[in-house]
Amino acid sequence: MLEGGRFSPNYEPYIPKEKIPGKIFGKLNVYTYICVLKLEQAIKSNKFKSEVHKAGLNILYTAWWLKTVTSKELKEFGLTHEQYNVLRILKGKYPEQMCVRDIACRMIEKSSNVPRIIDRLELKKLVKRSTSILDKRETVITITQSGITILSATNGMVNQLMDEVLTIRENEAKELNRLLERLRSGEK
Amino acid sequence: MLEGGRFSPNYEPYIPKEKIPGKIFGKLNVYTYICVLKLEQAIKSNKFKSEVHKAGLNILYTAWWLKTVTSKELKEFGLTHEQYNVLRILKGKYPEQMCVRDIACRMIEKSSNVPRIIDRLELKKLVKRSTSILDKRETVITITQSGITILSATNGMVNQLMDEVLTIRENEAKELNRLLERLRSGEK
DNA sequence: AACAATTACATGTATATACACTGAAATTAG
DNA sequence: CTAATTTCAGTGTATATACATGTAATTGTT
Repeated sequence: MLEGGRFSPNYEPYIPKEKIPGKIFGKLNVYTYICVLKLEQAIKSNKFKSEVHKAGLNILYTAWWLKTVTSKELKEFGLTHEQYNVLRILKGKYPEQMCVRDIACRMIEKSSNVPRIIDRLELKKLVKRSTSILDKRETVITITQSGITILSATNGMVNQLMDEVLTIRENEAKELNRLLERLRSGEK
Repeated sequence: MLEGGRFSPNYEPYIPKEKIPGKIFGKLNVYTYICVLKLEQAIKSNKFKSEVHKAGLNILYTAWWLKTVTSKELKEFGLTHEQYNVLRILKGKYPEQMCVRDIACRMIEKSSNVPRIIDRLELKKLVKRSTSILDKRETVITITQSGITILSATNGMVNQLMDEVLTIRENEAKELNRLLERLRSGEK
């Protein structure tokens, strides 16, 4: 038995750490490592209708990979991806307060249920919620001092992780950004 | 009041359909349309640490956008994104059966709880589950005729939607795929 | 001023995700 | 062979997602 856990959860085949091909960036759990793979290897398929369809799947897979790598590290700080996102948005406007809708508009995943994410942040005393005086329908939220402290530690970790994990040069990244926006542009 | 619903759910600002800038590809609900925006507009931020960090966010946003556009259409067929993914994987091996682990390994989002997705597909009689004779730990799954019927209709829709929504040329898509794999490659 | 339309946020439900843990079966090591 | 190890599928819990609906406040219209 290895370091105090179990094998093969989430139905990943068990591969001893030292035998994993490619670079290991984090771990899903004690035994399943997130490693770098080509799309074909990652989803065990090489039948794509076209390069365009493959790109769609590649984007979905890369996003999943990126989220998994980072959320593993965020857990060390007791935060989920979405809670981190909300804190980051609040910090961006600090010391201003923000209403729920303003936060929602700035989130990467728009349909996140911001009120419930705020519930959990409030429980941990990382944010404070109160009703707006100007418009009583609005709930205004501020990040607390303790929220700022946790966020800055987390930010440092996330930035460092991104630099380590996203192995691409600035000019390549620029081209990637151009292509992603081209893909969403609606212009053939 | 417009076509029989409510305004501004999910905290998106209400924009009348005709005033939405750019191309509309689907709707989140009756009043919130998914439209094409630059990342800066989409998350209302233009402070990125670098093009590399921006690329990370751009990938996450594009994946969310793509999932939202397609899952809206999948709903017409009574399927979720993950249920569709599992059916597609089963069809790929049909008439062979597959065990749960094999399906999980081929999924784009690896940590999806395949047994529970199969539970729901089984309830809808789109798949059949039985214990393997060769290895009694394994559950083997087959897609039913009714599953195949639904899947082929769904596949047609999804392929058409991808061609419409992913506005990028084959050679650009090829470059995009190269950059995404470069980004995950672990090699600076 | 009265009333309808709109907006803000919250809540409820079904499904999905992340991950720890369980029991049974199969495999491997001694 | 027996015992330990490993694997497979499933379950449980907390959180998140997608979306419909509810309540109260505000704005617009007449």
